Amino acid sequence: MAGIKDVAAAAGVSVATVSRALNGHRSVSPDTRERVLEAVGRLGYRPNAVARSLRTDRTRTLGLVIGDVMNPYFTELARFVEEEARARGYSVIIGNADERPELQDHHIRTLLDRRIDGLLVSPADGRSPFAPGTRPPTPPVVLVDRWVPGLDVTVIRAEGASAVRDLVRHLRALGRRRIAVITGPPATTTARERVAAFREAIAAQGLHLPEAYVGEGDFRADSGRRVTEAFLDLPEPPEVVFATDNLMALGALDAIRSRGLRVPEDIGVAAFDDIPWFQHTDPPLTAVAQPVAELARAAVGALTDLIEGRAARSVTLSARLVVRRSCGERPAGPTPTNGPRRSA
Amino acid sequence: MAGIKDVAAAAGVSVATVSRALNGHRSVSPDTRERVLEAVGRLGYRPNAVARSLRTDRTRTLGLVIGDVMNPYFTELARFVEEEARARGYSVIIGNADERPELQDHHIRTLLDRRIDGLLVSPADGRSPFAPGTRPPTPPVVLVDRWVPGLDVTVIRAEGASAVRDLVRHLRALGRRRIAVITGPPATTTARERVAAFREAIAAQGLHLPEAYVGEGDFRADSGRRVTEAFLDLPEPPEVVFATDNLMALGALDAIRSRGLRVPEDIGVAAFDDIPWFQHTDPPLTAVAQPVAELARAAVGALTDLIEGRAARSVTLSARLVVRRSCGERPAGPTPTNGPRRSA
DNA sequence: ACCGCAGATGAAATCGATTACATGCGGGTC
DNA sequence: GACCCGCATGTAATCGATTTCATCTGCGGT
Repeated sequence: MAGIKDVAAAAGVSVATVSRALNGHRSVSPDTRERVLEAVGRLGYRPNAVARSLRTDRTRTLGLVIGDVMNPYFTELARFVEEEARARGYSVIIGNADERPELQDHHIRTLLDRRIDGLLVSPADGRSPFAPGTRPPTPPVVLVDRWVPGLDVTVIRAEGASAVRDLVRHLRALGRRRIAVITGPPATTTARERVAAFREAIAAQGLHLPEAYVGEGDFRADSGRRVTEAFLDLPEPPEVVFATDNLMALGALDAIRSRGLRVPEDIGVAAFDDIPWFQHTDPPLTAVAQPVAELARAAVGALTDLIEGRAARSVTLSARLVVRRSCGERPAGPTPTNGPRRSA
Repeated sequence: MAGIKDVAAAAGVSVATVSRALNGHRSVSPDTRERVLEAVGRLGYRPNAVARSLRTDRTRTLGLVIGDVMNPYFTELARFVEEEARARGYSVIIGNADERPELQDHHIRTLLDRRIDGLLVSPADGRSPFAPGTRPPTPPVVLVDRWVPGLDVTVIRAEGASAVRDLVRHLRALGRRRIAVITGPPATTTARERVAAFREAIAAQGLHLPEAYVGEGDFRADSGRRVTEAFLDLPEPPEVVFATDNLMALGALDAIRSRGLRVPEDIGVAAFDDIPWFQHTDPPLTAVAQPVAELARAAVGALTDLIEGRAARSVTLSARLVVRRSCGERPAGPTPTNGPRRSA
């Protein structure tokens, strides 16, 4: 493979000049630059990013560690993160934690070893993702979506409380009062927040939430099914199941169907995290939608700010309720609470 | 950040010895090794992968370039590829081509610049993914799923022809004779193959395929909707729509529902590429399933073989038909053609 | 007592780029 | 005409590891 030396030889200049010509330095005569570029083209030379990184101590690479690639929410997040990073001249290496803390640690360690310039994490559990032994996480870190309580780093997330309030109000308006919730692993902030928001909203509507209506899942479809089955076995089953994650909502849907019940006639379903698929389920699912693209953009923006020495503040965007048909038909007339609303 | 020199100083040995101790060389006295390891632990030293790669000319990294991350088939493929690679001590960098050839080229270039040890590609179009200027693709390359006709590289894929035959036979057994197909971009081998297999299967069953029953999509949901709408507008609409990709199947489902038609009573739907979501749609979708995990394993296996100097042969696994309910109820009695079948 | 060999270690070259410093040269200023 | 400045370029140090080659030590064989 042709190296910078070959180019230098071919162009009859020194390696320093080649480097300067390629990095757009002033003080390289147009004539020389021309010759260098010609040689580069002729040899098909491409600079070795490894060598360059060693010298400059910058990899122009961001690490992104997410809870689960197979979760469409994260897939979408990853996609937008890469897009925004690319626009800013960075590559992204994705680490899939598969919701396993030790795998998350593995990826973070690997990414740090590769000297990525910055790290974006959506922590799988409540522990600091910087295991002991990982000294001051050298590169800047930004947390997305999920965060870690005592950890003082920039966090980019969406608040869902008001959308959850909207959801409960919407359900109430449809005449549904017995609402059950499937929570995520209590170790994640998102799970705790969503349940808290839900409890509050229930109380605000003057409704009651028996403990039997709170079931713990793990952000996977199977757990949604399991928990929903328990709900259906209750002497007084709920009228709506609210899953705090999209995969668990799917599981809920399965459990309900396998009992021969109909959605929304017999029981309603709602989910946190809206994903393209929800338009295609039958019935289309009512969900709380996070502004994923904006989250991704804000996160990459904050991270690159930190990398390039600027300050970065935490940002909280707002989620919104997307009403579809899985909780029952909307009563006639305009419903002021669920039009598309811009996030902050 | 602590470097190997600091460790050497702390342990009272030379950098060479530290390196040897860490890389498990023989001829390092147990005593010295001990001291080195202690110093490493105390300083929290982690070797700089960039420097190491520069010297050894190996990054222990694989590149994976796929058509579209948001397509669950590829997401799953990526997930298994990473898993298998990790088991073999490699990391994976994913490049999302978004079905755009120029973006694919961008990713391949970037990956080569980073001196990945090997490249896994599922080419977005029929062109060689090695644009002019990219001289002999230095690292070994393996194509997965999709391939490029004149290009002589190892290909790991699944043949769907027999499963498509099974599908058509199945449809026929359910009494459906007018079957339409939504194809992918003709530039991809997979699209061409699938249609060819379908035409053959139709002929083998003595059925007829009018050209109006062949619509071209682009592997995205929207195109599925558009093409299906055209089918439904036909004076004699098809009894079944076969989408040669999962996303387009979703689009088809939407188009059908928005006309108020029922699946499978009014019209059946089948898809190529089975994904977990298809169990949760209503009705669950009948699909041709590729052995994704096996494909991923075989691909990574072949690639690491090449990287480590061994030979690698192309492999063709076989897809199988998964019958669900989207094309009509199975007639009573055992249907021999659709039990779970192992791939080759 | 001497030779040779193996084991343990260190000094220094090396990978391919960037960049601080040095050099040479031409032109403007007084 | 001497001086200085800045442009264009080259020489060589540098980044942090691995690895070749050299050195040293001790021990067994004769």
